[in-house]
Amino acid sequence: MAFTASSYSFTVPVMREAASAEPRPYHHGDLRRALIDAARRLLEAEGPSALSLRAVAREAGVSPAAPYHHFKDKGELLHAVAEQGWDMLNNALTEARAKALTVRDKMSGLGVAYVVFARANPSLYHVMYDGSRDQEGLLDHVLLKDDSAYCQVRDTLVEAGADPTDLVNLELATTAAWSAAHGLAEMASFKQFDHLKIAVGGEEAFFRGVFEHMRIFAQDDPA
Amino acid sequence: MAFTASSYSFTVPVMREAASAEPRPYHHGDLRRALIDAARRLLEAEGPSALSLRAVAREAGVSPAAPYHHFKDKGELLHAVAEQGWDMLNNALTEARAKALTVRDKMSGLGVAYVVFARANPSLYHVMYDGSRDQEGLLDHVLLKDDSAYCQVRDTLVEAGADPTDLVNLELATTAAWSAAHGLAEMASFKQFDHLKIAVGGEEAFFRGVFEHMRIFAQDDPA
DNA sequence: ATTCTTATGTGAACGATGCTAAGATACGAT
DNA sequence: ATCGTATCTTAGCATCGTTCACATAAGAAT
Repeated sequence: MAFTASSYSFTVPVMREAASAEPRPYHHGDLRRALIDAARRLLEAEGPSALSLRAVAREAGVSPAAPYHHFKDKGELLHAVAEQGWDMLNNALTEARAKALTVRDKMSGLGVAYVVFARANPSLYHVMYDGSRDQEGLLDHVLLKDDSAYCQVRDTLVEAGADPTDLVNLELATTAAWSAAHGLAEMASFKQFDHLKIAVGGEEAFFRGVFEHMRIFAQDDPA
Repeated sequence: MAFTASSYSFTVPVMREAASAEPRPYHHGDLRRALIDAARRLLEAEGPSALSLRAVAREAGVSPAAPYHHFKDKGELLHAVAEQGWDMLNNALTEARAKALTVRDKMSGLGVAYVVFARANPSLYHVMYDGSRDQEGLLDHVLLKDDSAYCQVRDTLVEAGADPTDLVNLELATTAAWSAAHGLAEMASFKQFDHLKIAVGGEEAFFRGVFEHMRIFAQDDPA
């Protein structure tokens, strides 16, 4: 059963660990949350390869076996981290949709926001799509939520003129947009694109330029 | 300096390992090749997570330290495996291009071939894009070869009507197509798409349906 | 042919990892 | 105040990547 990611502690004694000298009480108070935070910190600082369960426990100032009282697995910890990542991504996409000026901007704005998020949080993004985990459950959850990345892309497509009654085509188009964004997000860091980025005037312009070659992202004609 | 991947042994005593009972001579003859083969075998049988250097050595019937006389690293072994994967992919794309009937088919045929390859060799594909390695060198090599995936996509775009003099747009379009194919390749295994695949009549139809929503893949009007 | 050099194998070992089991500690309900 | 239970620790296992010292064979030089 385990906790849901939204069962955040309400009013627990907040204690930022990160190697504080003050002696921690035997019982932590909110180790689960502290472990996720420590993992995020490590991920940002050292990258995904440094994200060992023992290192996370160390960072949280706790013994190597302690995490197992809060997560069945290392995978379950990563799962929780990934869930936070998806929440952040969903928020970023929501913001981007709100900011779109013209109808034509909506889709490409969404796409750019997606890739920008991935580039800003590369390690987190990596964990979100990490295939070594189960993923089934996570993606189910991610796809079903109302503000999920998938749903936002789909809804934006409709706003941009796609036929909402043609469900099959709508899902195909959503998948197309998602695929393109994910693919670009994974390849955007290749240094082979550096000269292109410069040629078009920056990274975001590069993303936009790529998306312009796809009908879904430059939807003048709803089809 | 190490060997280049193309320095394949010419006429070395061929011995397929795979746990043959016959006593191997102290010196193997072509361990490098045997290790890569063993890795491929393990990858196919057990998946990427089972691909430990020790397991590969075990599969090749050799001590855990032996590989280090042929590869600096575990990463260098994976690199060699990935290189084979890229060669296979490039060949698959070459075939697909040859098989295209109409000009319109060329790009979507290439895209479908790409994703079909990834789906047919999921573990290998995973190693090819594995971000835990250096990648820089590999991708450089992959992008520069004449029949590389990237070049084939670019050339096919030109065949399909893209303007070969507008280099920036050509590279952007190539990146777009590659992103879309890679993105779809990574997500094609999500079981959330199962119903869609059925609805459109199979997996390849699903891929084609997705690509149809991108201008580059359905290039009637060269732009 | 014998010797020397070098390439290629083995075995043992180190530190790190994921994970489990058994015991210590403290919280909370009774 | 006591007891059950949740939480944390210590110790330990198997595996992993990697290195080191040493063994063995293949080839070149004598």
